[in-house]
Amino acid sequence: MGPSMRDVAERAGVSPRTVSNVVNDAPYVAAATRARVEQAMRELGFRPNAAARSLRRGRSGLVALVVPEVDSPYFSALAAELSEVAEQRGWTLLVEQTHGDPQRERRLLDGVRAQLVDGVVFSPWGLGADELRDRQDPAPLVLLGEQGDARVADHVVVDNVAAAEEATAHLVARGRRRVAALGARSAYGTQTAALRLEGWARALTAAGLPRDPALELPVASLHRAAGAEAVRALLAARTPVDALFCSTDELALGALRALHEGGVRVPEDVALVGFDDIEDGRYSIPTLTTVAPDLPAIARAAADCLEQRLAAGRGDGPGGAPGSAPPRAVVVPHRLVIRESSAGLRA
Amino acid sequence: MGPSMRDVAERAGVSPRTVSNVVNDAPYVAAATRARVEQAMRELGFRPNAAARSLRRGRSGLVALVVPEVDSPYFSALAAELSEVAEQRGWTLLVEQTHGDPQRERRLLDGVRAQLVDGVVFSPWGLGADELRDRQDPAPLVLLGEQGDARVADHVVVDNVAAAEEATAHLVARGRRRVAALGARSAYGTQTAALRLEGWARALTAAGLPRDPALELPVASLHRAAGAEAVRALLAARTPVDALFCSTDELALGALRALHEGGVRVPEDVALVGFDDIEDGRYSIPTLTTVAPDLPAIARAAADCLEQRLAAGRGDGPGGAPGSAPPRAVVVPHRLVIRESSAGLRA
DNA sequence: ATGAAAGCGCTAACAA
DNA sequence: TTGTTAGCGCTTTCAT
Repeated sequence: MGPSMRDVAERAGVSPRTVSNVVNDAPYVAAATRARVEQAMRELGFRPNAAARSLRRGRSGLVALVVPEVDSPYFSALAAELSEVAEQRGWTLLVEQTHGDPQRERRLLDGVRAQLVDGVVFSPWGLGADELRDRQDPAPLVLLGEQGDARVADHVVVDNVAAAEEATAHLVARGRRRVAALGARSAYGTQTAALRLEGWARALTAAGLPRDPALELPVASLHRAAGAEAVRALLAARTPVDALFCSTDELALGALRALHEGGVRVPEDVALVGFDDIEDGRYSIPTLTTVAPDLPAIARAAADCLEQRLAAGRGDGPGGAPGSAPPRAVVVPHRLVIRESSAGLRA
Repeated sequence: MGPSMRDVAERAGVSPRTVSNVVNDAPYVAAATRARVEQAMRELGFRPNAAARSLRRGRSGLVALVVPEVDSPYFSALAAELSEVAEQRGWTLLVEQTHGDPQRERRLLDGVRAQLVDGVVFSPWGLGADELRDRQDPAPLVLLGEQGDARVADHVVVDNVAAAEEATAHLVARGRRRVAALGARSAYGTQTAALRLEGWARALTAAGLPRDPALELPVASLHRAAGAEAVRALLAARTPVDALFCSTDELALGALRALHEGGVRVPEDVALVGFDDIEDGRYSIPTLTTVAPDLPAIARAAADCLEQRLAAGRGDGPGGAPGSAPPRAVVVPHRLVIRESSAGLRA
């Protein structure tokens, strides 16, 4: 099992206590002693045992990110961001994927590995507010995305309604009159899809345009394939459309492909906007107009929430653990990035 | 800190030993006793403490995946695969990114969080075979990608030379004569870039084509931006070229964009093949011909290697820990997926 | 089928 | 400035 502190202590002729002090570079260690201990550690190849440390300290330094899919461009970008933030704060990140499966979500929520992680950042798809509320695990939880009005836990969001409205308004301002909403309804995404649809509807209303149900295109998933399929159906139905508001960039890229195959030009015949600002959309042909959430801000906000809860739980701050501060909602900024897919003749 | 087994034991009127038996569903537990214990656990909201368990068992159930970037399409797809495999085997996956930074790689290699993980799957960019060899951590290591002939640890690879040769030969078979190699040299990637370049060179030689240094295009990174930049330079230099072998799909997608901007048609004027078979390449316009490594097989092979080492270390298998089995090299299959970017007039 | 008790490696209160 | 010691929660050998 490798050398322990006691082994090091013996070799250096000191007590375990001193070794511990050296390892955690506490004050009050004589330079000579420290040198001897470090020497002994090197000779023995000593590595502190994380399990023992966690057990003793009651904290592991582990934080879990639970997302539907780690290989979607959006979530992997999020994971990368959070990974950086975690690194900066001395945390180690553990990533789990749920595929939006409620059962899996429930299991992970109730202790990724029970009592292993100090906190959880969770992006739910399958679970609603009620189920989120009565989880067992005491570790602080930060939710990504809305959960209706119910404040179950701290959560970090972008203003989906406003963002979708902006994006749609942009299309209307470019002279488009038949703006379909792709991803209006989906099997997953809980609130998010609905909120983006609402933003779309508001923009139409504001522009005095009718809300045609034929323009609300449901999707089976949020992947490119689903976007392509929905657009193929749209083309087959010959529904007249001159713009597409897509609730994710992945859907938009699938749509782009299907439009291309259908001989429809983008943006000349149909303009396109997406949501998420994934890397791909910056290189697609044409490049994708999109809503860019401030990802670093999301990661930072999530980490801040956790950090506060951890500090409170520790009893450092006022309040203490039980009956602690009410759930916070952090709204993170976004911006509309205009690219080729919505460049029109009219300014 | 939450209820412990002792608390549960007291409430159920049994000893901690019995609670432990119930939790680990050992045999020899009377149905009635089990029911009482489970009842008590539910009432108290008992969750076994992972740290204590790891300490006692000397095993945490944690496995780390260390990659350069978690948000690159290739590595995130890999992470998703490995995450599934880990789940199946009852492991929890921990993901770390290094950005190819040698210092960070070294640190992670020497115990992601010392003695925390049972095994490490590592995709090195910055570190060479020598540095990999003398790491401190005793946890089993599986390397992804070649490390020259030096067998430092188990490793899982695709046959990069053969794959690159196939891909290039395909271009030649389509009648292309001036096939450039994009990503021939890069700051990162250790062996991999060199091996793919060698495959490219072999195909040219086999076809009796000259190897023109002007056709070896170095890149600053493996991102789309670098691919685009390299191609812009190529176009500016007016180097005649009728095909591009790109050592990754991301580079190919960047190249596609730059060619498009330069008014060069793909595949009519310039044919393109990539490497990795990332999702984007299946929807790009045109879709991307590419080498598809068998990702599930890679994840499985990596997990198998770890599992064997873990079993050996435990003393289950013959051999025991020290002087254990020599490093294994697993070669995983790949295939060339032909799509629009290399569809030519000639079959 | 269950209990008693030791100990995994570390930290921290108390002593010196 | 350093030593002594108890104990974090769990598993497991030895008894019964």
